[in-house]
Amino acid sequence: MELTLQIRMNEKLFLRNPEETELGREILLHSIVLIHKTGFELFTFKKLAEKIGTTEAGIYRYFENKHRLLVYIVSWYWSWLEYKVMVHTNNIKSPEIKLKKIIQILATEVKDDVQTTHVDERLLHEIVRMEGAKAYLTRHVTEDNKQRLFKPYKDLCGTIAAIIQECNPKYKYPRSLSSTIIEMAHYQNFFMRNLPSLTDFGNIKDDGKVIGFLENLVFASLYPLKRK
Amino acid sequence: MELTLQIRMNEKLFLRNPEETELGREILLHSIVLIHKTGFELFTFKKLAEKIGTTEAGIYRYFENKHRLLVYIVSWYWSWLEYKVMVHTNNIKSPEIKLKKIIQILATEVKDDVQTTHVDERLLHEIVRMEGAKAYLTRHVTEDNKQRLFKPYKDLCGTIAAIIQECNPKYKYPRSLSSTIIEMAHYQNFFMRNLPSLTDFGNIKDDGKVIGFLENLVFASLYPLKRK
DNA sequence: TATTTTTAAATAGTAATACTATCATTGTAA
DNA sequence: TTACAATGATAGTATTACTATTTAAAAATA
Repeated sequence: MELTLQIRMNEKLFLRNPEETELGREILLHSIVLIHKTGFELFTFKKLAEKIGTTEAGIYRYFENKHRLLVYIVSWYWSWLEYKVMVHTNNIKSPEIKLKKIIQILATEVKDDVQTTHVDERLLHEIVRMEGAKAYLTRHVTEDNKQRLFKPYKDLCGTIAAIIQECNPKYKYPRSLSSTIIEMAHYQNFFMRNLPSLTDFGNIKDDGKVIGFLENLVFASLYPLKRK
Repeated sequence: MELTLQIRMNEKLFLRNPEETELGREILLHSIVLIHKTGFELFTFKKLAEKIGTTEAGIYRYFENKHRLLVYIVSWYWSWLEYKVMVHTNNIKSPEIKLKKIIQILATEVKDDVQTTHVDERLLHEIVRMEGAKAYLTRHVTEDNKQRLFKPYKDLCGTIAAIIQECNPKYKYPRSLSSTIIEMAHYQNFFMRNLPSLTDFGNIKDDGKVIGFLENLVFASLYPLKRK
């Protein structure tokens, strides 16, 4: 038995569904490789086209522009992560253990997932760490948001917020804490690797350190038995 | 008596010091206005040149490219903020009250500072909120960091970390907590205004909400008297 | 089977961007 | 007076981010 994972993407993200054609899947596969290699600003449709043996116009038939393509692959990542979270927390009763598991998933280096053929999740994780924020840090966030382009991210945030609330129904900031965890899982990792003095982890590239920090942050917030 | 605040910027940030000439000051003044208006991706030296009645080449004499200009104004902001933090915490004994003051400064809407002539701090604050991360989220972070372009940000982070450590010398993550506060002061505000479901603050644009969240986060982390 | 219609690929073209280079002019310091 | 730094004006280039047109292949219909 062979299972493959299909993620249904928001239709506003593309002009022609890239999952449905060979060329489309090539675009997804190699855009991830290329963005990972050059960074988003130096990434162009022309370079991508050359790499996969098609033309610029060919890619424009699938994606309106490179920003939409970024939002597509980043959204794909969040959807995949939500699925992963679901699978790994499904059989866990305790919301605390669920939360720990989630923090671990968020902050840990990813391995390529064999269930998906045309996406390298390890590269994609690194892209999201570096370029993810650029998906929404634009002048057109509001319109993009109206088109529900960020739904996967918001859904994941909501899922985690619900578990936070399970841990402590009286905690006042479940969503903000959730988005803080998600962002910081990426940023602290990025800082550790590139601007280590913004962290306490030196330059040792140890995911465990970030996990320790996030667990401390979250559980201290959720269970503050007394205060000064 | 009239005081003006001069911030000495890293010389690697510019080709010709913009503070020293009329044209240079015009560039700083109007780049802030223009980036605020169009967003960083649509901002070009040509548009800026037209606005201040010079030519593209004129601006290239001051800044190597628009990314350097962004790093310049963002760094200026962090230096200014560090100065502001210094002034407002100087006479405070208690590190806890210092921290609260800092959180308030970080998360509150800024008024234009009359001490500086050619910078509108209110606009700059909004720019940093939206574009600040783009200063370091690039392929060339490492080289930029070697040139010490991010020193003001790192210094501010260090200053706050020191106060955190004063509050609780045993706390293990002063720097990471510090960078978390700084980033989240901006991000939670950005989310509140643009993607409110990532926060618990609705769409009410009330800085106080973000301050409440951050204070809760920080002090819970620093004073966790007991834990599950 | 021939013909039409749809779909996709290839080619070409454009306006704007991100620069670089050159040379003339003006104002200031030696 | 001269020199020299700063600006201004003009031009030019490679690349980017697209659009439009034409051409060819595939699918549907007569």
